[in-house]
Amino acid sequence: MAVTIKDVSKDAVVSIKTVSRVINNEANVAEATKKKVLASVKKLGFKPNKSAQSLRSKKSYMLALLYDNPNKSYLADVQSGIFNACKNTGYNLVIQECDYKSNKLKTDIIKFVEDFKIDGLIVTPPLSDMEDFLKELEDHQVDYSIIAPSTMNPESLYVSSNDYEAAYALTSEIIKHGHKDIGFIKGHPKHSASHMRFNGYLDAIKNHGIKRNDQWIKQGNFSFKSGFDAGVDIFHSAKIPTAIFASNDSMAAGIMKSAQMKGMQVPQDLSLAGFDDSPIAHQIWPALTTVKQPVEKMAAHAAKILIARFDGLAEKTKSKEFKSELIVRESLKSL
Amino acid sequence: MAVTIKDVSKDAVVSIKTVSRVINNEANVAEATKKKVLASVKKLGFKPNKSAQSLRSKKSYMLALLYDNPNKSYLADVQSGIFNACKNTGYNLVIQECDYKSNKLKTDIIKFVEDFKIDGLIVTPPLSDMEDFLKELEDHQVDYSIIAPSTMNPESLYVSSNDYEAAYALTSEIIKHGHKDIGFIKGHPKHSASHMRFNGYLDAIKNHGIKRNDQWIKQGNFSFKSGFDAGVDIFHSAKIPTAIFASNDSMAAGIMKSAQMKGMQVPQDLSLAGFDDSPIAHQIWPALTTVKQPVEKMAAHAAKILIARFDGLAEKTKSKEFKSELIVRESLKSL
DNA sequence: CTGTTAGCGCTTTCAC
DNA sequence: GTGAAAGCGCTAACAG
Repeated sequence: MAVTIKDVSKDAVVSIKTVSRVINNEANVAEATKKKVLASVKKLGFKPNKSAQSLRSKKSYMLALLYDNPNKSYLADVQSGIFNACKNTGYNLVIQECDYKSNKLKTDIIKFVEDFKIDGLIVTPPLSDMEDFLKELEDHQVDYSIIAPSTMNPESLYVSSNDYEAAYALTSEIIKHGHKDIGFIKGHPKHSASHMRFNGYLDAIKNHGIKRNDQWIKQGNFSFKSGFDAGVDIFHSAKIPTAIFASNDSMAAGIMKSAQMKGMQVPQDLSLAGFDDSPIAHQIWPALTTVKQPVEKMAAHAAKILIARFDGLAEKTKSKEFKSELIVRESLKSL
Repeated sequence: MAVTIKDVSKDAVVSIKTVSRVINNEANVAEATKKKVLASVKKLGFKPNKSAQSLRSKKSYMLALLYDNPNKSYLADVQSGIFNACKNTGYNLVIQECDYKSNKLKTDIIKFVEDFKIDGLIVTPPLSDMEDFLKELEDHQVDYSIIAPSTMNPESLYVSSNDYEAAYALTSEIIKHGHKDIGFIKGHPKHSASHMRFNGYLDAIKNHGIKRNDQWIKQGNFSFKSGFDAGVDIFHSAKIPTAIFASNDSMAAGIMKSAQMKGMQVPQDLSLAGFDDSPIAHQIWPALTTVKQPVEKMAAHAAKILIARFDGLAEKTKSKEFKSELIVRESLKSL
């Protein structure tokens, strides 16, 4: 049947243990021996048996993605990124849906990790913003890497994006188009990204000498509906802004819908900007001006730094901030 | 450390083999013994070690989802369904992205299954429509269950939906609203669903005495862009239909965009219907009349029939057809 | 119906 | 640098 470590050891005329050393990249193997073994491995097409490795070493070679995020396209991108990073590393991805509001969250996840002997977790917002949850992971010695952390602890493994700068840049762009009356829809309050984006907006208008108008600043939660509701709300104001910046594309689409239902035209009567460059951003008309994050790359990197740590290569792959890209489309018009 | 089968056998005062029998639901264990063992299992909080089970039994307790589908929301729903079905079964889900056009597809998947000792595959369109691929799986004795098969082989494991009937019903609904000039955008030619939906449309108009007009029937591929292009194309015709039925929501959204860019209003100037009830269907304005399939439930069932087969309960959980639901929204207007 | 014995394929321990 | 032996936790094969 399948070729085992024994076959390799026979073929290479070394002990089983030596083969084991080679395939695990351990030190103390003569270069010549290593070459010989590697040749046999290749020749016989040897693949270490995962179950046997797991059984002995108490590792599972499985990473788990933890998420509680309604945005399907974000999830798909994250997954895809991790998936690519895992390729040819021997690690595999398991998906774990969570409920960040559950009071059993912490124990559930610890149980999950222990039951399946998950080697490491990749944590996405809003779970990544829950200090006590992360603390619990540390207390149980669970390795994890964070996508979009609220605080960038140099000790921890994370990938972040420059949400503040991007929001600042996008707001400046809107201002450059001649807008002074710019509304803002905040994202889910539990996501740190929401605050970074809001602060970027606030600082940008301030630095351009524009006073904030709280009538045009609404709380959303990243959902289409919350954007729609915020739009309805804003359009009831005595004075309506000439542009609205929503913290994500779904909410921007919601605003667009509420505007169109009111008989307003985008961008003639209202300019609009979103964030994320989700599929919806260009599947509506007019297409949304937005900010694109390299979500797939970020997720891939989050997996890579975890794997690097497991393989003792932590020095080579480190936490990192990724840059976003401004995408100007038809929903933004000069006044 | 962790409690093992030995601890249970001691606690219950039986042999370890008996414990093994109980946890694997094997026959030939006296009811009383079983109870005793189960009590110990519970008391000690025993969880069989997956790696050891795998090593011995050559099973991995992993199902893999095979997909090559650009629709992220569909993917997320499928995943979520399988995920729920796996809960508390001891099985886990691994995701595997494929390229249905690759000529290495067959060997790649076989290799993947063998390397990871995947117990069973859940196959989605368009992979599920590739006869030779499925044949290859059978030749290699790989168990699989199909979501949306092209042919419903009573021997195979599958979940299907009544696409034909749903398309027929939706077309009839459009006709009921007074439309006679109804365009149709076909889906990806490799997906059997495309043909079922098209046939439903064709039979419905025919049975209502409407002649098909091939100027209004365009080939799409389920993407937003293909819908947009088809729209542009149709709106060049000398006579424009009063309604268009697109084989999915993304394409319907594409048509809406092309209509709006032409200055047409939906539904005043053009009624529109889609299929799938993707998020986009109600994130555009006007919201799309469409057909909702219970994708999550279907995916869950696909996983369940696989697991049932593994656990020797094939009789209890069988292949099944699910019913879709017509959702009438603002994009459809009476003439 | 139940138990004993072997051993899955690998890593760990400890010897050389 | 390298190897021999032990054994991870479980199930298969065979007795009884």
